[in-house]
Amino acid sequence: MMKKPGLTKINNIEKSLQSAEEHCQRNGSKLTKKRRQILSILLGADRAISAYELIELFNDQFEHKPPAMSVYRILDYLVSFDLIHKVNAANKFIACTQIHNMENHGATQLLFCQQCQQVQETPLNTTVYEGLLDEIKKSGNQLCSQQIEFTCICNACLENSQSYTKSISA
Amino acid sequence: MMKKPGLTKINNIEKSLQSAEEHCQRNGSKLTKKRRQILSILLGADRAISAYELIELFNDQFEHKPPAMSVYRILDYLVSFDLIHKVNAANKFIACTQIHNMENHGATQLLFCQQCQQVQETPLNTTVYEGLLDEIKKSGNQLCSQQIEFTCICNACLENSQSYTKSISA
DNA sequence: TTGTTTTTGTTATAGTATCACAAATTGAGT
DNA sequence: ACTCAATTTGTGATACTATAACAAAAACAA
Repeated sequence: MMKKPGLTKINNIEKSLQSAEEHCQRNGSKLTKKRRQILSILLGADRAISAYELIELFNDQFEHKPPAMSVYRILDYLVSFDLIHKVNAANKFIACTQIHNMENHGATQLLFCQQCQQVQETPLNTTVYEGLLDEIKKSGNQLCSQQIEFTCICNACLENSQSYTKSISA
Repeated sequence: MMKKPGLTKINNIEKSLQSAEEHCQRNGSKLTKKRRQILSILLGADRAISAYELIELFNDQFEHKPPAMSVYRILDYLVSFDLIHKVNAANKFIACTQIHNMENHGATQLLFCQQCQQVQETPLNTTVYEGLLDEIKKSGNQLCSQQIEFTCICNACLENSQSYTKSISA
């Protein structure tokens, strides 16, 4: 029999936080309470979240509004440890999906749906990635980020907009 | 004998504006005076420029400060016609380098140096691009933008920072 | 305990972007 | 040229994103 989805999710978040904690320790740093709280909100979100949305969600969950400055600092911290990613196309943030496996966290692609704001993070195909790296090197540059961002529209939104288009053209 | 570089540059900008104008016409639109002025500033810049920097540069060149709203509208317009690109990692804008050849303007890579803000726009290797498209499609998404942005550090900056590192570690 | 480092808070402010509505300009048809 | 409609630009207010500078608190080691 299946567990309740809600509880499963909470358990998964707990596990992720555990992994994150270990990742920080391995790198001579630590996941403080605040950092952990921020990360847990992002882990629970099903789409990209802005810093100020995060403040509101923090207030909902922990009954206290952290100052923007602190939130941005913590976001910077989490980004620098690759525990979260910034979606530049939207100035929003998502939790890393590879959080259980940070040691061999290779390059990933962030497929950002500009309509529903959902982000799909999947490992980047090795061949493609090497081809990219090669091209970038040839152009006299060195890649800094392990996350390549793509502005997309997801199939779900695509279908919705198509049916919408149909309905208005009818 | 070489022409003065400055004049050559101005001539190139004029040609680019001409091409842009034709591109707009072909697409049933037009490059108004304001749009042309904004585009010419971006064509003359050697790095990515923010909307508000653009206002200042506009004032320098045309002795009048356009309102932010107008600038953003015009930037949106130029982006939608692919005449300029937005560098999401920096919230800045650059003129398209393929402006003379918009009809077969394929996918390009924007190599953004996070240190000096310069952006190198080069055509994306076809094989790599198709590989990418394939992966994106497999993940159930459709790519929206023809510009793939990479946060990099250019060789020039890399050397500078290395010599700097050497000097402080000495 | 004391001093040091790291983290978080506070206040103010800088920088990026858009809304809603008004005015001006352009262009087609008469 | 005149009128209407569509497009473009202007205006003022305001929302959203992000950081600077300095203070307080917490963590930690000597």
